[in-house]
Amino acid sequence: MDAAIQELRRGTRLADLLMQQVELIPELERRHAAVANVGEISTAMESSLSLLQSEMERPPSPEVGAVAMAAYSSDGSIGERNGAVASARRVRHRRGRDGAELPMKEILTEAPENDRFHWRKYGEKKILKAEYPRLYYKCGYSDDHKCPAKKYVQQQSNNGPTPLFMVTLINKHTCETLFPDEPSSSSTSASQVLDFTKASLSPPPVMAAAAPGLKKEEEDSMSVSMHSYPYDEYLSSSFPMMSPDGDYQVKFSPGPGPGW
DNA sequence: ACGATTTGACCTCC
DNA sequence: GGAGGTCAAATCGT
Repeated sequence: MDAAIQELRRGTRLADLLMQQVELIPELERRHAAVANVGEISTAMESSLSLLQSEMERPPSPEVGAVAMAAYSSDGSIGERNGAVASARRVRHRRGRDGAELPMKEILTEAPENDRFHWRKYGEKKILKAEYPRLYYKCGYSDDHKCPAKKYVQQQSNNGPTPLFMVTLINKHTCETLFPDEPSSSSTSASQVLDFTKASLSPPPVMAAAAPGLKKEEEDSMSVSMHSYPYDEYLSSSFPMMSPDGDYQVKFSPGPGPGW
């Protein structure tokens, strides 16, 4: 949490700096568009910051309090980041057909969509004791490029204003078919790589209206990472919108990427 | 017409 | 046998 807050503060400072720079753009139209975009970045940073700060002031809840930074390497060791404590819960490793452990990583995030990869949904399953179904995605190039990357997305029950999603990433991408990391000229041209606003990821209407209560995590759930990219080395390689030095870029692709 | 999603059936593991 | 994961035919959206 502390590390995330530090990163957000750094992001806010950088956004201020960027604002000063874009105000020097001579073309009126471009300057207005850029100022508007940077303003939105600042707003997002500040609201995230205040969310996190209010979260830290609250007594830990069973759900959010379990959130910790943890990276699972293939040998089952747990890596820690910035002093965050990885909760020592029972870990059930997923295994392939040959019994070998699969490289995997779990992330708790509010935005499971922005990873610049092309995913294809192949299943959805109601999970025991889970309020929302688990959604199954594989790399959109799993057939073409034999890319083994998969991810499972499960919305967590929560009382907060924004839903949280548990994202489980399995296997690294071998396809390299990323969407290009080019700057978006205006906030209105954005179109998401993967649209998670579809009904399948939103709370069922009745659930959404009923403000779902807190529920204990699944017995065999693993410790998780609160999002705020970057996560760690694993994600630096499988989620390349995050540079290894700690910066991260939110990418809204204005159009189809290479290979489309 | 084609690609993406949905969803019940089937498979595998514990 | 039950739960989670995957398949694949049907359906949907463009």
